[in-house]
Amino acid sequence: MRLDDDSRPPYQQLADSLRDGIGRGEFPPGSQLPSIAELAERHQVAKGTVQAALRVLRDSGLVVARHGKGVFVRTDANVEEPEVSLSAVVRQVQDLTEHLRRLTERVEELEQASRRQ
Amino acid sequence: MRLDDDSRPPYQQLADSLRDGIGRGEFPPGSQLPSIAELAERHQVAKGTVQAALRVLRDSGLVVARHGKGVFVRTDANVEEPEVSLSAVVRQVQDLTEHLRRLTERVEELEQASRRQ
DNA sequence: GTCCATTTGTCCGTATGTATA
DNA sequence: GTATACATACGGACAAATGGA
Repeated sequence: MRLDDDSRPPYQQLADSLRDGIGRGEFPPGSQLPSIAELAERHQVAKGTVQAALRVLRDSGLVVARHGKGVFVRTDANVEEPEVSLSAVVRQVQDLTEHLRRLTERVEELEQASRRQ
Repeated sequence: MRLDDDSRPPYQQLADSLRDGIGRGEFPPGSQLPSIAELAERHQVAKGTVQAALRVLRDSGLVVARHGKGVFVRTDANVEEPEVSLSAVVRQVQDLTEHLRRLTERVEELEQASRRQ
């Protein structure tokens, strides 16, 4: 797996990676994910980062964590449609719009600097 | 305020305390909460613990955090779901996609110009 | 029942990144 | 440029739940 996109925080990249793994059947419904320590070691991140990634998946109902046992893929997990509310999508679109606006400004600055040379 | 119940983790106790404060009007809608550093100092906990407490309130939609500004109690206007149609969101996504495509072309041009030097 | 290894949960202190003013 | 504030990450520590020896 890659965690060097740099476009997004490591914990989100890890969450995506795990979600993909679940979607591809690498971690079938009901199965146990590698332990947090194991995931941290594998991906070369701190345990807290793994926890943050797992929280994303928990919030979307993809996995459940059982104290003292492990983290398990929910049997009714639905990777395709992670039950998102319209308002949640709206928020994401707003965030994307804002990010894109800032990125555009940065590109404009680069273009001006480029022209001055 | 007390954080020594010991029956529940400090971050949950702090979340309860803040929720009560909001409910009692100590932090009215639209007002800004004390900064994370301030709350940590006040309640003698680490900033991470304050973050965890605030995340609870964010997840329940009670507050919103604005990067570089602060954490604010949501107003009813904030809480109420904006009436957005799915088609409107789809249109926004199409706009974003087109914007992103153009921006990508500009970055590619910048990259080529950069290599020519 | 006790001990112990494993695993998640939480907390701390610090550091760095990024947004805002 | 400086200051403030939130966001994220790291590493270490201990608590709590689980299950097997």
